[in-house]
Amino acid sequence: MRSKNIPDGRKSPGRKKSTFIEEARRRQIVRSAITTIASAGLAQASLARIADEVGISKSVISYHFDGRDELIEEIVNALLSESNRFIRSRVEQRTGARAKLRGYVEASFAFMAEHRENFVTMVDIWGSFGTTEAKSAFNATAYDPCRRHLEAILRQGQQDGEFRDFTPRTLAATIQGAIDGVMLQWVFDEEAVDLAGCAAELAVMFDLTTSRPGRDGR
Amino acid sequence: MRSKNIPDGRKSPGRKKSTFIEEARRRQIVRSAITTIASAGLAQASLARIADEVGISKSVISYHFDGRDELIEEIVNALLSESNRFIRSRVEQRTGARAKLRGYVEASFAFMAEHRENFVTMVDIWGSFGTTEAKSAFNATAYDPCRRHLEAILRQGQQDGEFRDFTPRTLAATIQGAIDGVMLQWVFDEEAVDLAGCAAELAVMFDLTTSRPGRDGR
Amino acid sequence: MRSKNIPDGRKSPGRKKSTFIEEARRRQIVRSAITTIASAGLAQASLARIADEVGISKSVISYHFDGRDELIEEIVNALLSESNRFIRSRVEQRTGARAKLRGYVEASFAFMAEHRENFVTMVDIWGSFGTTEAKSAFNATAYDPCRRHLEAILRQGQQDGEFRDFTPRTLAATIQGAIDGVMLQWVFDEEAVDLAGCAAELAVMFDLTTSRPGRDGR
Amino acid sequence: MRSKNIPDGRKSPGRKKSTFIEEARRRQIVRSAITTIASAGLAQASLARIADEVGISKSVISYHFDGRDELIEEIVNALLSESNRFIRSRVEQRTGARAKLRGYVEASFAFMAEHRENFVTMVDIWGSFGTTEAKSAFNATAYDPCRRHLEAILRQGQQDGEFRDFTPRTLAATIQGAIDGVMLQWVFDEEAVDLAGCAAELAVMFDLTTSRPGRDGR
DNA sequence: CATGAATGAGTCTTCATTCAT
DNA sequence: AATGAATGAAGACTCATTCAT
Repeated sequence: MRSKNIPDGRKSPGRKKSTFIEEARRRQIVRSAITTIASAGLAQASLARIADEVGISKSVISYHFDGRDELIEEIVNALLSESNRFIRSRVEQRTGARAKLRGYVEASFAFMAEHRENFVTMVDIWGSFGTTEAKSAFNATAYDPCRRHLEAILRQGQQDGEFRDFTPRTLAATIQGAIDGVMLQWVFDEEAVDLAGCAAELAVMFDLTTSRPGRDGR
Repeated sequence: MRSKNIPDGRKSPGRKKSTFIEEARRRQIVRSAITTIASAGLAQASLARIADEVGISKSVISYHFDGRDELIEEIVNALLSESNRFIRSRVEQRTGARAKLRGYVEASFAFMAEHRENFVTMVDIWGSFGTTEAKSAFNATAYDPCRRHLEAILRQGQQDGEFRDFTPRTLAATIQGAIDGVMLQWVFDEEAVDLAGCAAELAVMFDLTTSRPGRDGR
Repeated sequence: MRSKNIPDGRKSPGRKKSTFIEEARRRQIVRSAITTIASAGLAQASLARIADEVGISKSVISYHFDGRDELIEEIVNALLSESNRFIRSRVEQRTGARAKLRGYVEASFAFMAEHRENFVTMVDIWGSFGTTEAKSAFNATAYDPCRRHLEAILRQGQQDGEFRDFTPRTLAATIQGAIDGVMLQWVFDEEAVDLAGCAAELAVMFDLTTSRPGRDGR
Repeated sequence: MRSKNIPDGRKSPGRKKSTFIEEARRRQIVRSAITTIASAGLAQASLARIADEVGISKSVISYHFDGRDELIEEIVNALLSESNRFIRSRVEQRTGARAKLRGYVEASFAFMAEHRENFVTMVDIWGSFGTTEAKSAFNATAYDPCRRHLEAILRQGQQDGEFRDFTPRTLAATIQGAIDGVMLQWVFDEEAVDLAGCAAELAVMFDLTTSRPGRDGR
């Protein structure tokens, strides 16, 4: 009857067999849910509504995901990994810390422009982590990898003598913050923010702020 | 949750009698709700829970507010105006665009540090604007005033010859974005972000990027 | 979102204010639920069905009870206390252990005959305690008081020299078991069991088995 | 849960082909289900959970049984026949009504002690018969055979002059009730009931109550 | 002004069952 | 003979809101 026992320790890692069709469905649902959340808001994105958009029955979602929470977790993963993969691949193509940094910024904005939906959804999910624990867990999963990546670039720039002296960790947070902050405004109103213009301003800013003083050559 | 988000202009022009006690109750509820949302998350902040924290009955909220949505609207207003008022007063004390810009940044971070709860709540509410209309309405209310303020400072700096040439509107968005982006990370995890350090980095960045090239004098 | 947190330690003891009307409603719901369970079975007694029988909305039950489980708990309490109160009052009217024991048996069967519904419901709820812990908790609440009562009577009989030597605790369990076992069959099929006849047989049995051997005087 | 409890006589007369492997699977499932129900409770024993324990897919159960109800019916049959077969075989080894009666009691308790799981499950299923019809059908299947058996023993004892005068049918119900009632308490809490002690008390009781008055020889 | 009580819409979830493979 | 996938019905529960007092 009631009783939410059921010990059952199995979690996300290899939650079952992971058939091909299983994974396909999961991806389909995740993708569709992102669209639903982007257009209606997380709060309105009930399982019923999401299922409706996919054109399946509500219970199919429950069948493939352990619950609404796992679905959202999966959405976050998809969103982050998609974006990270893109950025990393772009950065790797550049040589030298300065070029890599510029690549990072450019890739970030390029990806944004092409995947608005992703970010609208992301911002909505951002707020939904109620407890302090959930928030900091999300921070560890979502933000830290980005900051680490940036930090590495910055550190390399210092070692190569390209960059001035600063705390890599702090500047990384600052740079990532600047990118996200612009993105945020753009999520709220696409028209009100000149995305490309902001990107350009940021590129300049980061270039200037990493340059060694005195030496004019950036 | 609900959110039929009726933009609905009714607000300041006295929605009713606006007795003194009436206003006091409203403020009390708003303040308490901010705390509740900050600690439990918007989704968990049901009227029941908020009422509980205030120590009143659920219906009191319904009595004083037109509904949950209006309460949240009021919270947003309170949050924004409190912050804006503080920042504006600090900026006004400075003379010269460069000093004002620096004042803006410093005030922003000073206010953050003293009112963490406000920002945790703000970030949570951010995501809750489901429709595009609600989002852009929020943008117009929340972001535009800040950007306009910054824009004015930047424009003044250009007129005074202190700042280089740039599009004030775009740089304003960029600066505000950078501030908010850092704030966001700090909301997710207080420990993981060196707020003061980031603030300092931003101050440098904005200083450099507004400076006229060639002339080293900032 | 989800998150079944809500610390909230308040339990049954004085779960709120316990207004008069509150208590009345609770009793009304409990009574009605007993009828529903008796006629349809616990598994079929959904909140909807129970609410229907009371003629109220489903949510009224949720309003007055912390959940279906608490309702059932309350039903069990009501069932047990009603029966215990009746039996105790009857037993107290008798003098001497032998008379009291007979009184206990007679009262048990008298109450059964007049409250069939109660016992049909009870038997249904009996099985619903899934875990071993739940079962033994129920045992401690439901059975132990009865056994203790019987035990006291038996012990008194031994002290007074009326009863032979035996282990009071064990005989108490045996006697209570015999009563319940007959009740059980009667619950399954009213027609198939001669309740009064069984009661009489049990009375004789208990009388004989408590008598001191040799001495024919019972 | 479900339980449209269709009395439906289809059963032994080969519901299908009744291959050997077919029957083996059925027995395997029944046995496993008993364990599951005993440990988790009938309500928690969903087909999924039972299938899990067997290590097969849910649909296998649906394939071999006409539905959950038939599975449970089969469990009841298995439980009853196992117990009855054991008791009958023990009783048959004794000669004389008095010895047979004692054998019946002893066998009942011996079987209990060795098959606790069976009885835990049985008690759980007991309550699940919602309607009056289902209850009385169960009574006819489960209890009547036992009572008839006891009744025959008692009647023989009277014919042989071993037993006093009483209504065999009624005393049979009483005796069976006493056994089951003790069992019930023991199901609720193994520790709280001295099974052997109760068995001994019952043996004495039945012996005394069947004895012819006046003549002390039992 | 305030509140306890009630409500109905809506949410997630569970489950037995069916079906194509 | 078995199964993974899908489904729809039903369940408990939550919540903002209304209303009489």
